[in-house]
Amino acid sequence: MLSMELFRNEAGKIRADHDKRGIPHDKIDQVIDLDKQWRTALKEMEESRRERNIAAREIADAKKSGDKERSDRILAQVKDLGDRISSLDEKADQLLAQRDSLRMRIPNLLHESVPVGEDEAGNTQHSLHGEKPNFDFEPRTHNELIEMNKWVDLERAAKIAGSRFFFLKGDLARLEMALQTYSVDFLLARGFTFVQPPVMMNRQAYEGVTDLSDFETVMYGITPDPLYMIATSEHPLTAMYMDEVIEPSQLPIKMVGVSPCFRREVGAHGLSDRGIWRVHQFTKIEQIVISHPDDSWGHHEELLQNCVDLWDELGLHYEVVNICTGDMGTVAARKYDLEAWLPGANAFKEIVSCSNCTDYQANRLRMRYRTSGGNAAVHTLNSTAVATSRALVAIMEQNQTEDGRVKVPDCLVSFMGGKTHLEPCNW
RNA sequence: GCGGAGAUCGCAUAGCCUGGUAUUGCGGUGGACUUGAAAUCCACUGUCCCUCGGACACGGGAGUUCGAAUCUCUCUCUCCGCGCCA
Repeated sequence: MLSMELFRNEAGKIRADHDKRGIPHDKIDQVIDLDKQWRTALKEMEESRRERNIAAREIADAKKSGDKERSDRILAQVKDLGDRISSLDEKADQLLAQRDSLRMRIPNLLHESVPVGEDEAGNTQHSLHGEKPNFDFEPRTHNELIEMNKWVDLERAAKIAGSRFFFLKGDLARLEMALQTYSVDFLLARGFTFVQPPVMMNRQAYEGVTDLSDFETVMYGITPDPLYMIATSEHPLTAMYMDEVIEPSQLPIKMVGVSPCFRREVGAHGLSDRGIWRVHQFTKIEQIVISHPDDSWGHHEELLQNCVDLWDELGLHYEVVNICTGDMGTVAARKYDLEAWLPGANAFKEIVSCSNCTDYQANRLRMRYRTSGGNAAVHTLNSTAVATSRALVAIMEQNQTEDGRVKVPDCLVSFMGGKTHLEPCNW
């Protein structure tokens, strides 16, 4: 959510940003208009309250001095004031709620470097890493590999849970665990603190971190309790400091979170989504930084560098992409994606997303830090380290051998009990 | 799940019974004093509208009242005891 100061004093900035994104200005104008109406209504209501307070004080005085006649007289004068106040109050509340529900739907201001483009075709390459693997045989898709090695059981998962769930078996399951441990250790060495979050959140906290439309398309609601399954540990870890004032000496707060992530994936279908690439539940290791506003762009580069170093060490071929205006979404001001090369698909596909959300989430969550001039919003950043299901796909496809086995990345061998290749599961 | 006690400004704390301007300490910021610092002293230190100023804020919501931190109802959370349990 953008701060109200921006709408009042620098609406031109928001309009220019909307132009870049190619969206109309009508919501901006409505917010500004509703704000004016709200302030007028607020003043009117406060004036009535002031009258009431004065009267209440006079009654207290009169009673203290035993002047019953005077207190009765004032009492009669303000008899109907209560009703007037509550109706004015209700009007002001309504205007404020309207203003902010619109304001919640206005996206964050973009960083000036974000490339302009209509959709993902407008994304630009930031850098290219590793070597494209050269096979002297026809490489298999990850779907073929998991089937021939019996590493994933989709049918039985569908039987007991539904489509897009999976059982992970044998050496591939062990590799998944190795990825978790490796990634957490990697980030611990860079000053992050390991945090395991709750995997359900209440509505109020959740509205602070995400696009409102996600409630319809992404998150699972829990019946009968008013909770939502988290779509990523970004959400609980970012909302962790909701409604708090943080001492500046505590910043930056750097966390590495691991959690299962739950996504409804409404509307997703098609051949490319078979297997474990797009699923309802996966595990993700996430980097979170809660930062002083002056430092957030530096931290954004740091998060990207962590990803690059981590994925370089895995020995995979991938590219870093600058997300363009049309592909950005509501919350981030700037976003990098890592896209891994999938020989089976003959394409780069998204494995990591690295965002600076500036003060957008912090404004909604009322997460502030103390300054000499008052309290100001912090900045929040998040980046995937590893989403294990997708990392497994990339490793399987890039590290496959002609006989259909898969070479374990060197940095993971020690987490696999010294095993250098994944063996098939025998049932 | 049952019974009891609680939630007050960044932290701590008084006020609640008996309704009438939110107390004090710590921490923080600015200033005075100082060669500098410590100590001491003064001011400021929740949010909103903002112009002097005003309104709001005592976990959330509702009610009673001219007036609610204070009384009533309700919800949430925390702590203690009991029960259940990986």
